[in-house]
Amino acid sequence: MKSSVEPLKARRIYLLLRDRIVAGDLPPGGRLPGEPALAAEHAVSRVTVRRALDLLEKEGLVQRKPGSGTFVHDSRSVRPIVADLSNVLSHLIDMGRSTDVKLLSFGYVAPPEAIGESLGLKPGERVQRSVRVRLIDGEPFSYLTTHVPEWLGLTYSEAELAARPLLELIERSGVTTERATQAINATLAGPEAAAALDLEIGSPLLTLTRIVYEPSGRGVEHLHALYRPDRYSFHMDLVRIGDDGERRWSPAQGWPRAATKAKTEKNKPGEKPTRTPRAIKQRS
Amino acid sequence: MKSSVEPLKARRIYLLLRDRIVAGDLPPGGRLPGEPALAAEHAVSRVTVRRALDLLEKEGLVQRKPGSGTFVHDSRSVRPIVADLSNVLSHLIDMGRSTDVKLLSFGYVAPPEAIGESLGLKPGERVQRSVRVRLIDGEPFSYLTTHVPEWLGLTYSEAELAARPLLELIERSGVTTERATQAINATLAGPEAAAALDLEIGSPLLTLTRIVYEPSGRGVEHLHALYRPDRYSFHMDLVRIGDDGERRWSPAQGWPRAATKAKTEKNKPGEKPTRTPRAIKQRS
DNA sequence: GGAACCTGTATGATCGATAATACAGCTTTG
DNA sequence: CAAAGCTGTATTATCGATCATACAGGTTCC
Repeated sequence: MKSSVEPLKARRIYLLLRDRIVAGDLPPGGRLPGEPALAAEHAVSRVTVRRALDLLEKEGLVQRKPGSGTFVHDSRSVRPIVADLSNVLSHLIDMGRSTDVKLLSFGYVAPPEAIGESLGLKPGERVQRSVRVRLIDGEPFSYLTTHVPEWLGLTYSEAELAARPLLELIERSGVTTERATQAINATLAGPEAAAALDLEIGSPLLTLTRIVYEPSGRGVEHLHALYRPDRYSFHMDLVRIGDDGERRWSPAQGWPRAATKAKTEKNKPGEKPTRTPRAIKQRS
Repeated sequence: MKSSVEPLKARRIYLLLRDRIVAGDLPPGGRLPGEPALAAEHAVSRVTVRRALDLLEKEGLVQRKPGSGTFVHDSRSVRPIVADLSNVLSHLIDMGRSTDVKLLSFGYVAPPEAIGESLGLKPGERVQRSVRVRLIDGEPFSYLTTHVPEWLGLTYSEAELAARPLLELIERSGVTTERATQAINATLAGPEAAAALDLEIGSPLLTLTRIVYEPSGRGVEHLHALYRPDRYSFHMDLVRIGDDGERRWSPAQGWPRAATKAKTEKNKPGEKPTRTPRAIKQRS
């Protein structure tokens, strides 16, 4: 029975400070305790505190001013993209027109058992596997691994996949996409995803696994998406439906919210927070 | 400009193997390469590989058989709880009746600026802050931090909060909950959350931030929830509505899925995957 | 201007993680 | 049964992370 495996004290302090910052415990724009104070508080050396602050700075959560102090970055300049949940896919189609896509890998392989099973494939069937990275303003924010049955994948080319959203290509082939199931979860970045998303290994990631079915029940797309949480998150508005005994929340449909750009203003508390009425749906 | 800060080789290998396992690359029940082979493959010592495997084993992803090998854990015994998104809150109310809750902290404090603002409070107003942990089968799976305006919090006691779901208490007070907004994201476990959820610091967590409003627009509850991704995840079914130009996905409502217990069976590929028709809604 | 604070940087000592190696005990295979 | 492969365990050496300390230079405040 060995003692604890303490994975880096610097990381520990980094996480602790990060929590306090995102929780609003340390107000934006405020100065956080000096390095010597932090070192004493957490019983570590100043060098270690420094490395924790380095991580925070690299993440843009904190700004250092030599001689003055370290401050919580005021304008959260890198506001995450907001995906309305009731409408993720079409949202992605829109984004396919305003973001860049890098195709990292493309080929036909035998699928892992779990994926072949979820697509309802017979044992021998192969799939087209592709790995793509989506960039917004030149910065990567999602890492997409898709598996598509071979017969469907052959209806478009590698170049087309790099240029147009996959769902669009699938529909172009005549397949009707009728139903999908998806699951949202969290993981840590593995080596490939970390490299592609410009992150440290072990960074947190949002995951979305979606399987799209055509009306017959056949699976036509298996998507595994990894999102940088600082650049992407899922938002939704809920309204109450049913009453009393059967109370339940339901996503407010047809009400896609804008990216909540307000609130960057100082917006003195005491006034009701600004509410963004409607998103501007921009179509080309 | 310093060289790379490599946080633990063992962790790196752990993540790499974990990825391959959950991706189905290494099939469940299969044996993974021997420790010497892994050590050679990743150019590290066997001791390091061992520590990576220790992590996988502690997480239940892998099972070691001395003299034989290390195997991908077959039955994913600890199947995560599935929350249907269209219905999270009432789902939680139901769970409040079948799970344990531990109240870790309770008190009235001045809210962090961001939270006071989101609830629409005046500068001086205080809030009730509580931290709870939810357990299922004695195992913790969620870490909830809630902030409620003082006037509302005073309508129930600390003991009541530990026993009943917060939303129920809020409604009992006569407040009507009409609308809510929520965001889903991912982070790493900080020290407190890690301890409460029985995790290592730096483990990945699913986050849900929800603000509940009464009809007047006043915020009545600010919830920040952290979920263990191995024990909790969000699932939803989507259907296509609208056609062609305005294609969009919408959550399939009134169709709460069961916890998808099937698929534990071997379920030979080639047959259509079993689809669970309806959840059994159990009410007391 | 000067005192008190801060961040930036460097040093050598110390401790933990990793490497290299060896061996014990078990399982599988022939 | 014997050979080959595996996990479990131990030992010593090396390397990197952390510590304790010191000093340089900027900022803030009096």
